[in-house]
Amino acid sequence: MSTAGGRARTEQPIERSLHQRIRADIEDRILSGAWSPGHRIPFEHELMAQYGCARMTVNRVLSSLVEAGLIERRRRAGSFVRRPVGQSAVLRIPDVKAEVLARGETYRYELLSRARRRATREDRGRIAVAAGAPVLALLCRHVAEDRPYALEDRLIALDSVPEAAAADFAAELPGTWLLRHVPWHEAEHTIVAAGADAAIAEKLAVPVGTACLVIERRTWRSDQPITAVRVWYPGDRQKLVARFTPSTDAGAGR
Amino acid sequence: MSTAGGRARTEQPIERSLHQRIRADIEDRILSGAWSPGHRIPFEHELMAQYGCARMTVNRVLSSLVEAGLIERRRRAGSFVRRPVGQSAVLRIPDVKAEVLARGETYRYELLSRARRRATREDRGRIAVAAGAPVLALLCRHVAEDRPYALEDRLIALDSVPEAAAADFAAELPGTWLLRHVPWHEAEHTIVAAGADAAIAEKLAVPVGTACLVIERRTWRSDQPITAVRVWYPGDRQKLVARFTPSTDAGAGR
DNA sequence: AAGTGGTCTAGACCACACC
DNA sequence: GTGTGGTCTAGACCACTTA
Repeated sequence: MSTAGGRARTEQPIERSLHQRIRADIEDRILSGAWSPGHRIPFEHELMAQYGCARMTVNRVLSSLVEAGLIERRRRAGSFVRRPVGQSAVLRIPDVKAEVLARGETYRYELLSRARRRATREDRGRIAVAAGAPVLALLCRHVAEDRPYALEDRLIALDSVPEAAAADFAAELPGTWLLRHVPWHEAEHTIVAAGADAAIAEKLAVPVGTACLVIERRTWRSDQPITAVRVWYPGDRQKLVARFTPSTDAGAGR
Repeated sequence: MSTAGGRARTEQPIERSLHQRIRADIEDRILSGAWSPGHRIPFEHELMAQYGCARMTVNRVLSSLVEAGLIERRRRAGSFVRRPVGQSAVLRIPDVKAEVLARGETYRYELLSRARRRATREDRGRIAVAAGAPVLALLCRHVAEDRPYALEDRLIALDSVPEAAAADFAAELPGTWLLRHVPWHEAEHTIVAAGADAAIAEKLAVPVGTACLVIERRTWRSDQPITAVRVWYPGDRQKLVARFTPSTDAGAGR
């Protein structure tokens, strides 16, 4: 072909380059959940046909998705949507259950309370749902070796995740349940230190005023709020580690 | 050329592909400081000549370095090493001074103590220097509106940063000074909540036992320890925010 | 054996910025 | 204008994996 490079520009003169458009298409389908983890995305030759472009172009897109950690590729098999990693490679938010079990301690989880209600003013400060939208409020306690380990105060937006209303959160950790039902969401963590007030202290079986690490995580999926959770860890027992290399934050790298 | 694709494999049969090798070369030079921020890296045609490869290959490498946030590229001008961003795009470690000034409050900084010594056992637990290696120990207080705001307890490895011995840390924040002298380092943050003990409480002018957010940052440059700093924030006054999108953690993305 | 991804080439046109 | 990066092509060889 003689008009090699100019083609894409000529055909999509609006804004994005072809590979950006392809990447956005695939990324949207993954992040929206249309292609859930494990889904095989089209082969390179299929994408070539679909977008009418060279293999190098789709290959470049798929490679960048690998770097971003969104997909994995296996020869002869194809390219697959990855299961989202813990939360992030950089900030290791502790998976309480896994860590406790890893230390060889017993782990138990208790659902202290569960309430379905229309979002109160305070709820709406934590999770950006519409006024009066239904939410599920959960209070859970993680117990290691029969000692309270962490307290989890969670709201779930039922408009976004209606199936949560019927889930049995006494049997399955809300976090685990949500990860199975709503993979690939965006998250924001806020981390503060606070002294335990009377109510918290009692449930954690620590003195009032004990310094706690409070991690609040709010998650969305394409601008729809999913959940807001506030976890109280007695401070000396839990720490967060975040590690940054200037480059290679996300992915395979080298 | 007839033996198109096989070339790199044939010439570097050991392990890495050509573009990985080129990327590693450039990345090492940036992270080691050989090419400091602002440095213009070779033009694509120069790299082509140097590695004897096609332009597409070096272009791919440079594009990935842009995505990783290591370089920026300007048409007609060239490609340049970027200045490292604050700390990380994901975890916003507060720049105390900037935040205080942004609120329109007065800011002051006090160097409470400065000592040059051979690393003690405790020092070596914080910063992995050799036994007896010289370290600079600083204790600083950040003051907003004449109220103590945060306490900074820092060690600097003088073997790695000998110029620090002569720096005037009463005049310039150690963090700022280090960023100017040692850009592009690897960092690890550990975040815990702790109650202020008597010494800390007195210097922060808060009651003993006040819940504080303690952020410890340790930084290296190619496995050489640079500094270890522990910052105490009275808990209610400071919070950390970390935001993750599953994809596009690092870079330009979209 | 066949089909997938991994990598590379040699060339092309374009946009853009600076001269 | 001139030279940089931005993008794309059409084809190639290879390695690996699975059938």
